[in-house]
Amino acid sequence: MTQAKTYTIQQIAEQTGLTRYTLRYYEDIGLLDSVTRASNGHRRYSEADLNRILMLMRLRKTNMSLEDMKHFIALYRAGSATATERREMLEAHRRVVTEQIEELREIRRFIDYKIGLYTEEEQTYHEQYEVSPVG
Amino acid sequence: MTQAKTYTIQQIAEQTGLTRYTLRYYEDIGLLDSVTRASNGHRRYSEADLNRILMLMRLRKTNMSLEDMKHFIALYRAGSATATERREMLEAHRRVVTEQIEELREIRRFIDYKIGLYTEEEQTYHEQYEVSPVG
DNA sequence: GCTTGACTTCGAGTTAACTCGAAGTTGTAA
DNA sequence: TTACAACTTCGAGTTAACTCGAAGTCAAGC
Repeated sequence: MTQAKTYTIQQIAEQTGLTRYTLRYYEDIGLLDSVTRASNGHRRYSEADLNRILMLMRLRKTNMSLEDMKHFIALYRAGSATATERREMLEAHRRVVTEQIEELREIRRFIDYKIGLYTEEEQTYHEQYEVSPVG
Repeated sequence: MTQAKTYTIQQIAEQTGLTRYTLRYYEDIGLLDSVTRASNGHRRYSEADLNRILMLMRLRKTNMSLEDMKHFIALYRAGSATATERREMLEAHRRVVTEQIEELREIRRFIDYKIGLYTEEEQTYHEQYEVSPVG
């Protein structure tokens, strides 16, 4: 049986951009299933651990709280979760992400409108009469 | 001279979804120029105040910190800021928003990939051999 | 004139998410 | 065999962003 590749906490930190403090913290609060240890007690992350961390980072970027991430993961891995349930979770989260994209697009449209005020011919007009400095 | 419409803190809270605590907090830390008061000391928000708050909420949704929002607003209203500088600020922030949209899209693509694993014919295969429960 | 409700200020408390350091262990290199 | 770097645990500290409550004011209704 060939040995699967493993990574030290330092290597994972470098690859993910998370600090070693954060990596230990995530494990402490139960976001990672216990990482295996070398004989000296040092953590040895597996490829699966790394993938899990990358997934956590993705969820984080969609503004999911650590608490919700715990639920997500717990449900996801639960024996109880059928393929259908898992797919439904993914689809639900997809909708959340899509909503966020839509919100950001709307904000971008607003920014474009504001930029428009500064690039039109009648720039001086807008500058002079715009009531709110930022509204 | 006709009186401009004003709003109580309660009305602003209702319209924006922020709590009255948050509204006072934002004013305290200098995100709003001092809101005018009625003779009894109660806040009376102007249309411009409301617009400013709506803008703050938009910036917040793009993950800008309150500290950065202060800088943004300070620069934005500073007499020193020319029309050009303001437009550049808006354009810079537009790029930030666009990056975030791109990130979210990438995450959505990943979710789609994961969903794909559950909807393909060989679903069983994937379920059985997928190493990480969430990766 | 008294109650009620919506406000006011100010300081303190809370929550989420890290972030850090002290004290100890271990493996390698000089 | 000694120095050093990279870890370990555990508890405490920090930061951002609220969130709250106590004590007081004020206008309107009964």
